Parts: sequence; structure tokens; C-alpha cells
Amino acid sequence: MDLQIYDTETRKLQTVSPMDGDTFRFYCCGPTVYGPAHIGNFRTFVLQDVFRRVIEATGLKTRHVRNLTDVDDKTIRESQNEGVSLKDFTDQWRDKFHADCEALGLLSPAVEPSAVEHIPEQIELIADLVEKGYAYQADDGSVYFDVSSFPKYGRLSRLSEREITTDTAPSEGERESSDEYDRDSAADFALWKAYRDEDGPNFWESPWGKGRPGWHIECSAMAMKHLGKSFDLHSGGVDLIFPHHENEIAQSEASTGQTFARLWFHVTHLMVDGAKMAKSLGNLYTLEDLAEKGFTAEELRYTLISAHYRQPLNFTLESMSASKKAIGRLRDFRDKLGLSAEAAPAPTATVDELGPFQPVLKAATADLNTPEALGQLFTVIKQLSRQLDEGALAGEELAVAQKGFLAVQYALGLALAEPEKAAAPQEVVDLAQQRWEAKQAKDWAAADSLRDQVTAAGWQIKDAPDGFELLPLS
RNA sequence: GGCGAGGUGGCCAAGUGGUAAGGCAGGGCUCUGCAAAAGCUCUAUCGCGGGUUCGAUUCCCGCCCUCGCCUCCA
Repeated sequence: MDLQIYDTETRKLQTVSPMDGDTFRFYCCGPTVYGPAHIGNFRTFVLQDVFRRVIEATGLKTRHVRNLTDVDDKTIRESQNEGVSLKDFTDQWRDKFHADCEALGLLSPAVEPSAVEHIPEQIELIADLVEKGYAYQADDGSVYFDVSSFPKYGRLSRLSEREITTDTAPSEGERESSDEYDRDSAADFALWKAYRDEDGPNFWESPWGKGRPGWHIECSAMAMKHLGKSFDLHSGGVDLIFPHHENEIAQSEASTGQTFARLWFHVTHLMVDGAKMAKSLGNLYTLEDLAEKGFTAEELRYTLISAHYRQPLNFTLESMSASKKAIGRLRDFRDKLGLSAEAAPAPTATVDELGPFQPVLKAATADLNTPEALGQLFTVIKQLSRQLDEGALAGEELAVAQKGFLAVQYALGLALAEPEKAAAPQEVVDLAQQRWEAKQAKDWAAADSLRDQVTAAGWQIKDAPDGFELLPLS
């Protein structure tokens, strides 16, 4: 089973296979660590994770590189505002990002390079571009990439330089500020930014004086260092298509003369309550915000994969509730299959090992159609559940089903962890215990009365043949 | 204005040239002392108007509406 993915550049489905015949090498644009990542950022990261998991589930080896942007306007500005060093500032948010990723079940990338740790590589790349005539130092001291020197510029986003320079209608204020630039063309972009006073202590020495690298150059330098001059796939949110990825292609290919990334995979933006997510609209959620509303990271993951990645996904709290219930049903089925939360989901190399769950992975390999995969999953579960009820699933057949389920869990990254069991107050436990005893004594009136008291206290009794369980009333 | 994505049941969301997966919510049933939980089950003709076709939600044309990108936002 091969994964097909929609390639932004050719605008066609392409088969994912390693160009070196061995390992699929791909790069994901990581976060700028200047604050907590929000659910929109995570839509991209979760889908990149599913992408990797599905490739691995089909038996391919991967080399996944995802960077950390820890030097740019925002990180420098915010660290200055807080009066801490750039490193301390970005380390803090990097750690937070890692904790969030773990909660979401994201596999760690093979390499997670940081921009500040690759300054020499970036300077080297810029120097090469200057030497080859693709870049120039302007009067302001900054070094710019000369877009006109690279004819293929715009092939990814299908924007021509002409459109960039003439069809954009800046406001009066913007027009004035753009006049301040010393670039030869409005389309040219900075490779090296000359030092400004507001950068404080954050600068590096270079052949063009002190300053710092531009944003785009870091990804080119780090991707090529850790994946080679030419690799299989590059990805990020749709907003990165232009200018970020367009610029990466220009820088990299102008320097090496080779194809930078063979395929481009972009995830569509998330909407919240029908509107673009933005700080100014107050509809920007972090994992903490969701936790406060009683939702887990896994429930967010489920919500994020419940829509196709090239489709706008409208995030709502209602969709989170639906995810919570759906995950609960998957968990019930997992238990019914005789598996537990401890059983480790594992990738699978052969179609046979998927058993009845084959349609699920098949859907996932069709341009990462995660909603279809989830649909198939529930369809299969319904069938197997019936077989289990009839005692018709046992022995070898059951073992195959268990293995298949774990493979699907791996591919979708659903841990199905047992929910945190909130402990009921002692008085509620006591009431429930008394009610259980009354029930055993078949004193229904007393039992019902006690249950009403438990309910009034905000707890729900879930009876089993051998005892009861208390669940918070939601 | 340029480029792009999309409009499917109450909500969310797949899909197909031959009358539409799945999840949530709601109804019914089973189980249960009664409940809860769980399981089973029921509910759509696919934005509007044309065209092509034996037949279109699926292909083509037009229209309406929503959304994204157009220089540092995943």
C-alpha cells in the first residue's frame, strides 16, 4: 500500500516514495518559539505527524526533520520586553512546545535543529549566493536575494514577480514605509538583516557586518544540512507557500542547482466558530484553554483529523464534545477486543497484518483522507463488535483483529489512554456505597433515593455486575 | 484585481456517472429492579440556473455565497 499525497507544486496526487530507495526524507517548518502554540499551529503539526505515521505504517523508513525558529523579529522583541536573554526566552517556549507535542501524541522528529545553532551554515549559504550573483548587499547593510536573477521564482505559488510588485495595493502608510527599503525590487527578500539598535545583544558577526539571518534562510540551511541538497518532501501551513517556501526554493536551488524538495505538502488553515482564528478576535485556543473547558489533547487531535487536511476545518467546542464521545467508543471497543491502554500501538509492514482494518489504512493512504479512515474504522468496529457479542471472533481471528486495531491506532496516533479518573468526594463515595448495599438488599426505594443524592452532588453511578463506578456528571 | 479552496441531513464530515460512509445530537429497541453506561436501529437527493448523458450530487458553462494567500501568520 503506497501513500498518495497532493503535491502543491504540480497540483496532482503523487506517490510517496524515497528518492534514494531507502529512507523517505522530509522537512516540516516548525514553530517560532515566542509563546504557546495554538490549535491552528497544531492542525499542521498533527497532520504532519499522521503523514509520517501512515508512511511508516506502510513499511517505509523515514527521516523527519522539524526546526525551531528561535531568532526572528518576534522572539527578539518579546525577550527584550521581558528582560531575559533570547536563549532563556526561547528555551522556555521550546519546552512548552515539546510538552504539548507529547500530549498530542506527536512522534519526535529525528532531528530538531534550531536556527541560532546554525548561524554559520546560514552565513555560508548567503555567501555562496552573493558569490554566484544571486544576492547583493544594499545600502542599509542587509543582504537581499535578487528575485530577478532566479527565473523559476514563483513556480510553487504561481505568483509572478510582476504581480508581486504591481498588483499589491498597499495602503498609503505601507507605501511610504516600503520606500524606505533599499531593495532593488519589492519582491527581493532579506537573507541577512543588518543590526538595528532594537536588536539589543542579539547579533552575529558576518562578512556583511553584524546582524542576524533572515527568516527564510534558516530552513534552507537546516534542511540541506540534515536532509541533503535534495530531499523528498517539505511541508507546512498553506500560508507558508508564499513567500516562505517560494523563497526557500529560490535560495536553495540558486545555490545548489538541484531540486530542493521533490514534493510539497501544505495543510489548510483552521477556522474557529466560522471565523479566521486571530488574537484580536479572541478565538485563539491553546491546549491550556481547552483543558480548562474539560478537553484533552487527544480529543483535540481527534477533532483535527476529523476533517481532510486540504479542507477548511471549522473548530468549535461542540466538535470537541463529539470527539470526546467518539474516543470513548473507540476505547470501549479496544477493551472489548481484549486490549488495554498498555498495549503498544505498532506500525505494520504488511497488508495482511491489518486484517479487517485494511480499509482504514487504505483510506489514510489516499491523500491522507483521515475522515474517511475514521468512518471506515467505525464501520469495521460495528461489524467486529457484533461478532464479539455472538462469540464468533476468537482464536487466530481475534489475534489478527487485535493486531490490526493496534496498527490503526499507530497510524492515526490515537493512544486511547484511560481518562483521568476524577476522585469523587468521600461523602459521595459513601452514599454510592450505601446505595449499592441497598440495591443488593433489593431495597429499591432506598437505593433510588441514595442515587438521587449522588446525582444531586454532581456524580453519576455506572453499575456493573460486580460493583459500581462514579463518573463526574458532565 | 491575481491565484487558490469550498458550499452534502439539526451540527460536523467523507464519497461516487447509476439515486449518498462515519461521528455527534434526536427518536425507537435490547440490556437493566428502574436508571446510567453499553449495544442495535431510524432520519438527506448533495448552493441556484442551464448543458452533456439512457442516467449527475458527482462532468461542462453561468450565477450567488463563504473562506484562504498576495512579503515574514501553521
